[in-house]
Amino acid sequence: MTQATTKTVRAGLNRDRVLRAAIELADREGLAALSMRRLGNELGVEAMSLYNHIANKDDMLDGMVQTIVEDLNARVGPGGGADAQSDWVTAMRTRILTARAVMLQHKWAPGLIESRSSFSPPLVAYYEGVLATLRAGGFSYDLAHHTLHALGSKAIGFNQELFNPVGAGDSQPDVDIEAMAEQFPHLAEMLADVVHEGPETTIGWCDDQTEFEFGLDVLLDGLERRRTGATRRK
Amino acid sequence: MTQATTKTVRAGLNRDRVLRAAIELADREGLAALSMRRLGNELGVEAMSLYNHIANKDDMLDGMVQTIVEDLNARVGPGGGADAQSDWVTAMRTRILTARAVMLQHKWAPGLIESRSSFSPPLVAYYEGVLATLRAGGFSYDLAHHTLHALGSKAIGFNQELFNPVGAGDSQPDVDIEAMAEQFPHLAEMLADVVHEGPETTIGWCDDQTEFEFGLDVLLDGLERRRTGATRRK
DNA sequence: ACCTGAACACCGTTCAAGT
DNA sequence: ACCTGAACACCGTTCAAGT
Repeated sequence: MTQATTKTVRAGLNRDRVLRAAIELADREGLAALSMRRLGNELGVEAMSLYNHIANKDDMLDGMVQTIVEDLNARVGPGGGADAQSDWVTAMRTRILTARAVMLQHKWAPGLIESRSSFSPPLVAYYEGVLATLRAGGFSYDLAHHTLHALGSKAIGFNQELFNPVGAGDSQPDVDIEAMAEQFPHLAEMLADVVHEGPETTIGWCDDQTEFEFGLDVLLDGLERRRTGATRRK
Repeated sequence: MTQATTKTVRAGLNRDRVLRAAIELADREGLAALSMRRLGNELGVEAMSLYNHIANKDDMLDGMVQTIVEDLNARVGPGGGADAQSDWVTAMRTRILTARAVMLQHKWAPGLIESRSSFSPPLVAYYEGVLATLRAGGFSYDLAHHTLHALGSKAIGFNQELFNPVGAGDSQPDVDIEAMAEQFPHLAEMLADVVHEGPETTIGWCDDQTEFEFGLDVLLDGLERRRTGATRRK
């Protein structure tokens, strides 16, 4: 065996390697730090070399999302199995919370998924699984369709929230609760009433696990009621 | 009256004028087209002049959101009035659909609101109104707090959806439904089953009015059931 | 087939200089 | 007090040239 040359250490650059490195860099330093020059540097190569493996930066960002969702699909499977037939709520809940776990590992992914309209095959495959689960649970296509819309980004494990309870340690602990009480009496009273001691496992703002699951369960309950016809709202 | 000089035509540049012009430019050509040089051009001034009225671009983006939400607050009022006391669901529904109408006029706003953590006074004031409405409707602070999380960005009128039904005219009408049926049988069947003829009044993707209201109503129904104790889920 | 270096057309922003 | 012009340190990307 001639074993090639030792310079293979630096070689082997291909699309997948580029995408994995980009994902790792974004995980580590955020999406803003992901420039072509910076990524090239990370891979020991000039920025322009990357263009041999990706079409352009947009293509790279799409590829990053695609890679992550492929990994997610491998974890959740095709959906619509026996578990969904006997209890679609639990099956859906498990699927969505798995997606959420993946998104928590790549906090830049939700923003990226939302900001680009590209609906790649892995993303379609994920939603096919959601739909298969709904159908196994007895949903009509019409109600399943509404459900996909109602779940929105929650179906794939994230929830962009806006309400960021002040004092949650995030660089603004000096909230003037006195002055706030005058202008925003209800918010001030709520903050005094509700103790927020949850861990910092958030996507974006104050979207912690408990709150995510609360919102998800309200939706799932409401959808189940509509499926069984318990809600006859015109 | 000396009436000053006629050069006042171009003068009068101030923070509000800059923000209004930025909003108008973003409405017209999208957020990507909003560069400092471009905006300066629009106002008949060098880009660097803008820095006399705003601290930097981030400050300007914050100001744009702030301006819009101030206008929204003027339209919806403080919340928690007699209407909320007699029927909080309808009061909330009206408030949220008004917010949605504003967001539809400034389609770049949702993305901007989500992407920055700045929680400006007008935004806090809007949520104070949401909370006041919930309290008037008989919510405990604890349930109201969960509700704010559960509503998420829906509370202020938008909903980032991911499911973008192909064939909705949006530059990808050439979907190979044959090939799709093999890989994604449920999605293909649903598309065949559900006719999507809604107007193009969407924020982002396929988030049209009907679907937005469906998801909102599922949530409001579920929340009302929790408020009255109809749902006793541990 | 893959990588490089220089260059282009853009950014946001600083700074010294004008009035 | 407000505006300007040149400059700086970045972008993504093109292109001709190397091996």
